[in-house]
Amino acid sequence: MANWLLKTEPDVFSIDDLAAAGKQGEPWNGIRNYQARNFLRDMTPGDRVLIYHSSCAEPGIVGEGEVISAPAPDPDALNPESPYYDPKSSADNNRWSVVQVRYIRHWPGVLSLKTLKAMPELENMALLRQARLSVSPVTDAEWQHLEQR
DNA sequence: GCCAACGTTGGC
DNA sequence: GCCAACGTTGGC
Repeated sequence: MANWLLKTEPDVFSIDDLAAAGKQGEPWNGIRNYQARNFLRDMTPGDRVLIYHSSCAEPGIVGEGEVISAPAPDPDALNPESPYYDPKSSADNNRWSVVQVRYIRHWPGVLSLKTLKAMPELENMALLRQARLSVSPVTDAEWQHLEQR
């Protein structure tokens, strides 16, 4: 079992939207970065995910969800109508993947990026090490530090 | 809205 | 295969 962090822009899709989706969850689609996709492909049903709000007033961790499907080809990559359409993908060779994610809970308040940066235990956290990575791994130790915060 | 960081593309 | 140009992410 592994832990991950998923960035989302709350103006586009927030943790409240994920909560509203209920038990059946929501496809985490539109990942168009190879490194992020490779992490997606390592996901297993039951993995825990932190939900992180980016490009907003207070960027940070807002809650928690769960992976509820195995990785699958992302159908949006094949749909010319989709903003996530990728002309270089085909049914035979879809470059992109998607998993289904469901809401678990909000965390109390926003655990802000500023706070995360101030925690020495998180010095090596992938989120902080690498800007612009929308799917990243979280170690058990990191998760614990965050949860106890 | 600016711009740093960094990924991708394409000419050579 | 190199690397300049370009595009995108995301904090501020």
